[in-house]
Amino acid sequence: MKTNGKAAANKKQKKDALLSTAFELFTLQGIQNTSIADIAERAGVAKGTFYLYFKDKYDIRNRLIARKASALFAEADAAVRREGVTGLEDQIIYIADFIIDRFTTDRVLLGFISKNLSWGIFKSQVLTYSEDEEIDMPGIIREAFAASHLRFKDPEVMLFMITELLSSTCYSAILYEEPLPIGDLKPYLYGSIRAIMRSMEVPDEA
Amino acid sequence: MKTNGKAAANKKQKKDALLSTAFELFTLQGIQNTSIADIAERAGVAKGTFYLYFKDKYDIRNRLIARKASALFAEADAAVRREGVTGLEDQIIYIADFIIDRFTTDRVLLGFISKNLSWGIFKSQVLTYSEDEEIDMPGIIREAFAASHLRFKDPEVMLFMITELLSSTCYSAILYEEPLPIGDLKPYLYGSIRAIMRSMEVPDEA
Amino acid sequence: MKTNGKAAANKKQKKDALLSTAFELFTLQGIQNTSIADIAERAGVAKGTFYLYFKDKYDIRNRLIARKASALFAEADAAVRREGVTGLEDQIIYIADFIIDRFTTDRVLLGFISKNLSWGIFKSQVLTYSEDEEIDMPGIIREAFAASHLRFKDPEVMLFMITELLSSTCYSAILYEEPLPIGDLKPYLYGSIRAIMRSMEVPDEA
Amino acid sequence: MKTNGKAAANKKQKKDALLSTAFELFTLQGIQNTSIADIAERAGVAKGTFYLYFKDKYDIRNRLIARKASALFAEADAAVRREGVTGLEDQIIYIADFIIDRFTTDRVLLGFISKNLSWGIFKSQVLTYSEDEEIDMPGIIREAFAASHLRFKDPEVMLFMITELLSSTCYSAILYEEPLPIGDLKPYLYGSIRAIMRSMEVPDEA
DNA sequence: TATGAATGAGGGTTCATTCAT
DNA sequence: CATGAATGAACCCTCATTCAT
Repeated sequence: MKTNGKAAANKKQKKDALLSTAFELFTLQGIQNTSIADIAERAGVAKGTFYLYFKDKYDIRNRLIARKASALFAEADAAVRREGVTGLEDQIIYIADFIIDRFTTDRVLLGFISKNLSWGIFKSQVLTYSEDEEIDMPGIIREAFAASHLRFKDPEVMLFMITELLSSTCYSAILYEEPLPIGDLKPYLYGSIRAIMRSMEVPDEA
Repeated sequence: MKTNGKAAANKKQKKDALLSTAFELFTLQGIQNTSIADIAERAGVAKGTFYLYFKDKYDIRNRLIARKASALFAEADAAVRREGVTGLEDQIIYIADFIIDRFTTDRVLLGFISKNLSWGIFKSQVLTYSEDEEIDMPGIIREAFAASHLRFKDPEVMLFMITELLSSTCYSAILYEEPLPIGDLKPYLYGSIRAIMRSMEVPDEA
Repeated sequence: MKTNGKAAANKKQKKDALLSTAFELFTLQGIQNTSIADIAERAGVAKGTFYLYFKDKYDIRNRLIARKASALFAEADAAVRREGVTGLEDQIIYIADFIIDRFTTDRVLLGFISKNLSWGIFKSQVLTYSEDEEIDMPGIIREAFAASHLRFKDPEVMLFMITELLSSTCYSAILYEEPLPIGDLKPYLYGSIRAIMRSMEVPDEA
Repeated sequence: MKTNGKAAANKKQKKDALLSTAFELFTLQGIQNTSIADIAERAGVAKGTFYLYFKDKYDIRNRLIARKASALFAEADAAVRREGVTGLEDQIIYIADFIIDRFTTDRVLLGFISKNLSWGIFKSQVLTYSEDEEIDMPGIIREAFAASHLRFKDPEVMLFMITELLSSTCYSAILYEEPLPIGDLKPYLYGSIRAIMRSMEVPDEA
């Protein structure tokens, strides 16, 4: 072992402090208006220390997005299981609804990750950022699709389109109530999601 | 006379020079990396002159987005008429295809406006920015819907969802070929668009 | 006549507009934070026009100080006459009190002229600035001293000292209540003024 | 150890360099005409370094005034002791004379602190600025008054008035010889100071 | 590993002044 | 006389990054 347990724990603690402080400041005052000095000071470490853990401000932002997006999906997934929702279509709607509700109550999270939701989940780069994450998003998805009797032409593409539709419309609806408040938009949105799924469904070969 | 013709023309010329230079630099090197000094210098005016016409960098960016988005839609609309495309669904698909093709060949435009496409077209603020624009987007849309025998639950919401789906998916597909190259994504995307439309269609009352 | 009446009146009007606007802005937001553009715009004239009447911001400020200081003294003098205050010492105390009361209710005036009170009244440069003023301060003072049976070693110096003492102490007392609120300072101040006068009094030779 | 000795000494040196350079430039060319860039460059540090030690130009000015005013008084006080001047009235006149003489030979100092002399000595804010100063002005004054058999109604107010009278009159007399050259003004001024003191004296209760 | 003083390029913005109209 | 668009020098201040300790 290269580093003993104590030192490693200390390192992890510093890194976590920087990450959570960065998230706090990014959402509180915007990324542009947050300096590395701000983050370091509030995290209780020296400015130079920041560079021991992250390349720059955008490095830490990307890691945060990946982290938060994964966590959000994991929560939604857990809720689906807990509630015993069955049927792939209903499961997906349930997840969408879960995410929208979370965004509605946590606009700070909405502003931070919604525009990068699918990136945070599907994009391959994410892997680079999630060495320390334990959530296997693609695996979970694959499982869910396998468990269903429904078959789709290209499940990943379908999910990508749904995710993009969900995140970009709810951003505008929640924050600006444009073109409708989120409550009014939901039926149309869920209708559209179901429509997309059905348009990509293929008969079960079994 | 408060402003004679010569001076007014001169002003318009300066403003246009600033706008087109800004677009050039924003797309060439990014907004963050473009300074007002850059814009002014390259436009051949003094730095202070910039502030006679625009509040700041984001003011000029917003005006540019509104301008470019309007122009793109106007072009697409003209093409629909020129080609004599009939049927609202086909018209919308045609416009989507037109826009995607344009984005595919002009990635610089894609990077600049795709994330703000629906904003550039629907949002009310736009009006503030388009004193000098002559395109009446909402009017054109209303007309097209009136001319069709199809009726929709909430046409504006439907268009908003389609626009968001289109712009956010094609950004990823064109620039990163994720989750598929744009050519492969198209059939799914158009299928989804048609599905959304049909899900929001209501029987013609006539 | 070089200028006809109408044009001359127009000029005077513009100049007055600039003067009063400048005073308003100087006192409202400070001289440093007031630009010539501000003054011109709010006065309803073009920026270039400012330079037809004044050399720069400090030119207009000096003219204003002279104007306001003269006017204040003239008012105090008129009040002395109206009230029929007799006796030079009492007259001077009355004037001091009048000025302090004015400063107390009009802190904006205090901030603007108190530090330049004696300059505004005695300094020779003033003459340059008061072509258009009609108040002959030195003349009024000379008269008052002649009318009194008291004689002083050097009346002008005495007045200068009193004016400086008055203006510099009341600035601090009124604005910051340091070292005492103006109400509490008054007895000491008037006592000191009387003490100074008596220390410079010489027996009447008559 | 958070800061080792070497680094601390280096810091103090930089701060002092900035302070003395600022004083030099402020007096040489005026505060308005001195930019922070000027100060930093001439002090041999980078522009950004200025902001490590001072908030802005007015921060450094205030600290300088407090510093210089304190030092001047301390010198005058030392001279009083050295010369063995006795009697509170004579001591104060001696200090006044010392200060005037210093101002006469050092007009640069006059221009810089005279208008803020009492502020520099009495105002409570000063304390904020003088963490690194060792002169306890209020303490020295209290002692001197206690040592005297004279008693005054309100010693601090008296000193405040004397200081204001002294500084505002000598500014005009030294720089512009208005209304009299300082040499000719002195007798009147000292006479006035003594008059003020006597007017505020109360019989010793002992 | 950790620090934090020092850097200095570079950004946005203001504004007195000019001058062609 | 009057205008106001244009100028461009100058300013303040921030901040990512380095490096000696």
